[in-house]
Amino acid sequence: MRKGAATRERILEIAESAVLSKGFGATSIEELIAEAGITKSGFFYHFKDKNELARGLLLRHRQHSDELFSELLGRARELSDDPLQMLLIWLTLLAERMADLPNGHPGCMVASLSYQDRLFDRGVRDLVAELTQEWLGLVQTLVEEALAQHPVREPVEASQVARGITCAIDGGILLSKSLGDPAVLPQQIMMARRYVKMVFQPSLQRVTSRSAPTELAGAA
Amino acid sequence: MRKGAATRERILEIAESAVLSKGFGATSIEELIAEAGITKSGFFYHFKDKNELARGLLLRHRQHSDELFSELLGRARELSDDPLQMLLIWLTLLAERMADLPNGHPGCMVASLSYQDRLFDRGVRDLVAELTQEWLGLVQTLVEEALAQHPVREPVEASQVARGITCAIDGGILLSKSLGDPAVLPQQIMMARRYVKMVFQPSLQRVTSRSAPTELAGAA
DNA sequence: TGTACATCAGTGAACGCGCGTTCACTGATGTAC
DNA sequence: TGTACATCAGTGAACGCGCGTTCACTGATGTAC
Repeated sequence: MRKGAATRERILEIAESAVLSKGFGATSIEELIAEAGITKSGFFYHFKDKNELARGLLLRHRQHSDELFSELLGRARELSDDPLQMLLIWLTLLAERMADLPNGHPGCMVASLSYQDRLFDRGVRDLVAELTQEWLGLVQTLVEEALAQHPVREPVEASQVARGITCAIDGGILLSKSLGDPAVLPQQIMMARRYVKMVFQPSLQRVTSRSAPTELAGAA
Repeated sequence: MRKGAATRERILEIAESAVLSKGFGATSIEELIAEAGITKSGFFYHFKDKNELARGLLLRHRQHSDELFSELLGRARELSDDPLQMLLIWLTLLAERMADLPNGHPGCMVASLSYQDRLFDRGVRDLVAELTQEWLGLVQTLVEEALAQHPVREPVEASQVARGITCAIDGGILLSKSLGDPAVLPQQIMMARRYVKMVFQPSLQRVTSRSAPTELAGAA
């Protein structure tokens, strides 16, 4: 890595945590360079203006979330080759990873910038929509593969399920933040997992007779 | 209403839409008074500093969301006296209301300020947590009453279900914003409704024989 | 291996503007007697 | 009903500071021949 790239990365890292805790508009270039130990012109060498910083933050977010998605999916693939199990394991691994964050989840850059979109030019707003679509696409693929091989209790669209999972994650981050309780996010991811499980549980377990279901009772 | 109260309310209304689209830090007192048609000192007559504005925005949000909650719950109560049906109807009415907003949902003040909490003093941060708890409490009560009268397919905690519904709403607002598609929010509320329905659907419908379920097939 | 040039990764100083906040003041309305 | 006083709902001017951005410059490293 060139020296400049390292500095740029350091600026982005500092900016990320500042933006997620104060908002983009309240994050000044001045404070970033103070923490990074460079001058203001040094900042403008890397980003031609503040909009460019937002773009950088989003691209960095894309890279990191893609990496996390793939890493966890890789692990899930090792543990099962059934697509439904993969999806369920992926959700569990994600919940565990979120539970392991020392100070709780710092926040989602796309969510933060979504709530401040009047600050940005067209390019950044389009990028926000694009990253959201990309993420939904990744999750949707998992859901579609599960749907292709398993019956469902009533018809669902993969895109809706993918959005539901995403809402659970982003909503969970938000609730964790507003309650000041990092445990909420992993709990909500596990709730989404229960939802997915239910969607794929055709209602045939319980029979009206009282004989069979002893072994099922514990499986709840 | 005293004259001052009307001005104060106007400031809050202008501030609300500015904060939800640009963030609190990027919303200047200068722009608020320009739109409200008063001087800067006029603003400081109503709010001793910017933190006080945040507090005002949160209290206004509490009032409005309480009113919406109660209004829809009142309607739901007219339509059914079964607590589970009330919850389901309430969710449907909420989805319809959200679908009727002309420009989509403008955003949730608690969510917005949660993502900028380093900007505020202790009082505002505590208020954010308090409002969140209050909202969760309202929803949780509905869920508890349904749980008290209906069997569930597997044990759930009312607080978790309430959080799940809340995540669907706040996550739906977020997704609507980032995708620029107002339809996502009502869809996600209806997804939450399906989830609730499933939770309360003990798995006894389908029988192994092929005779009965003709009328159930259409009910999906 | 030496030299010329180009690019990289910044520095330092200056800019004008708008920011949140304070202060002393003021006209209109309300209240007590 | 008149008068004195208090409160309400602001105005106007000034403050110092920090903001994002520009510009001309510079030392270190890389590349061509």
